[in-house]
Amino acid sequence: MDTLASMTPENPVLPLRERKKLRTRQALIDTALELFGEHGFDRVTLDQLCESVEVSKRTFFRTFSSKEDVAAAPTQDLWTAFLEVLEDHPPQGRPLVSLYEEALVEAIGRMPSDTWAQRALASRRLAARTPSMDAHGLAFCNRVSREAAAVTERRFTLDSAEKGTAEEGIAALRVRLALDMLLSAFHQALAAWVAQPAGHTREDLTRRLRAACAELPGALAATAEPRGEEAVR
Amino acid sequence: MDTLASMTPENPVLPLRERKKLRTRQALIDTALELFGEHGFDRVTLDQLCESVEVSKRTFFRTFSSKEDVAAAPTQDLWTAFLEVLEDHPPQGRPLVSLYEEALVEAIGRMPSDTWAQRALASRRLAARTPSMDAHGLAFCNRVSREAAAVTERRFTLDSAEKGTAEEGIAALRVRLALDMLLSAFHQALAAWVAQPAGHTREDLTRRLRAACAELPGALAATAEPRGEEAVR
DNA sequence: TAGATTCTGCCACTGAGTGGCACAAGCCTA
DNA sequence: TAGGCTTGTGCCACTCAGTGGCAGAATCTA
Repeated sequence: MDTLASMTPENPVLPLRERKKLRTRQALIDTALELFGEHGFDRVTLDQLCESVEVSKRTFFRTFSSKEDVAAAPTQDLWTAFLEVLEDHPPQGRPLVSLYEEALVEAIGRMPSDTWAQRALASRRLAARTPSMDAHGLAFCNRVSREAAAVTERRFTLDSAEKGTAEEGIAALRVRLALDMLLSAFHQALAAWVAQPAGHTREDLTRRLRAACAELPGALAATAEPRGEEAVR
Repeated sequence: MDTLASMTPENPVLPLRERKKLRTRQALIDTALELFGEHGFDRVTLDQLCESVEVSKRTFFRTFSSKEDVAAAPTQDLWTAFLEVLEDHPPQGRPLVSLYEEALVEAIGRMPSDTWAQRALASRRLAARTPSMDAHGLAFCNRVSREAAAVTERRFTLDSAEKGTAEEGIAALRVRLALDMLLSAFHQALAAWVAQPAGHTREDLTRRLRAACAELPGALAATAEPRGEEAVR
């Protein structure tokens, strides 16, 4: 075994240098979320953050690509896990969207149990009131969508429901649409999860994700009537 | 009438001051797309751009909120028109997604005929190879989605396909999901449109949008089979 | 044409992000 | 365990996006 405290799930014994790197990385994330959460994202300078962690700004940028990046780490870890799961999943021939849904649920399950939910919550609360963080997160998700589409193409063949119609570009298009549906459902689920007053557990997030995905067919089929007070022109 | 040349569709005679503003705005957009297109987005400084247009940097930031903003203007104009259409549309009780689709088609039709397509093409080509522009565009779309949801809630009531199940939060959720489906379809259509070698007209974009929207049900229903070469573990 | 309003240019400043170089800490082989 | 080798770090100077303030010029109003 190791020295009790300093053990991350996936490194029984990792080269000391690597462990140090991971430790400063984690310290940066935690301190960033704390400082940003208290004073606001753009009222805390990188110099202040770096000073708190006793790290040079140069080192910061070797670990994270931007100021937004450090605060978005929890969500990005989740999506990285999602991609991993998608590679390794022994998947059934079920609807594509459900496949993605299960992969994401599995990825949520892989996050470090208690700490992750708290960090994710702090991160998303911050993103909700910081436009640049929001933009950064969306761009990241978009990249994930592209990569997941590539994985899908490599690991699966598409059987569309009505057979024979699945031509070349159509299949690729459907994959991207299906992925974006999952992303959309997840974002709505996440927003609702963040907004709730208490009980921010992974299980609860999973539950909300499932609920949002279940509404996808309803959303596609829903019809709208104009409100009555409107006069016909 | 007016002096022939200087007439924008929506201002028969607008106060001189306003016209000047619009003219510098347009000059900034055109020059930006030209310079960025030739040398790359981040190899052109704002100072260079401002000097080309003979405008101070201070003035630039009174017209646009960021460097990305000026280059994304064509797409943003489209979405602004989309929101306007959504307000004024005399809509049928058709599926919500179709309603949005028609509104967007109408919005595309409202763009200045020839010039817009060229500008939009240049803008998107640029966005495809400039991460920060991509992020900016996604964030903007997300804001549009929120606003469109608000408009929907104000102007329509939702009749979900299976009656009785449309409760409070569910309706709002479905609206957002439906909107994101449209956004996703549009993004895929736009990407394909930009990628094609020639013939970048509004009509062609509309056609691609319709095709992408038509695939939404197929994307939701599509099933995937794992590729054969994979051994069962 | 005078006076109020609004837009613009200039200037100085903050803060994010980058490149280069010297140094130190972890790593590997004998 | 001492040597060199590799790799991460700190410091410094620099570019560039974006902001605030103020003086002056252009537009609008009467």
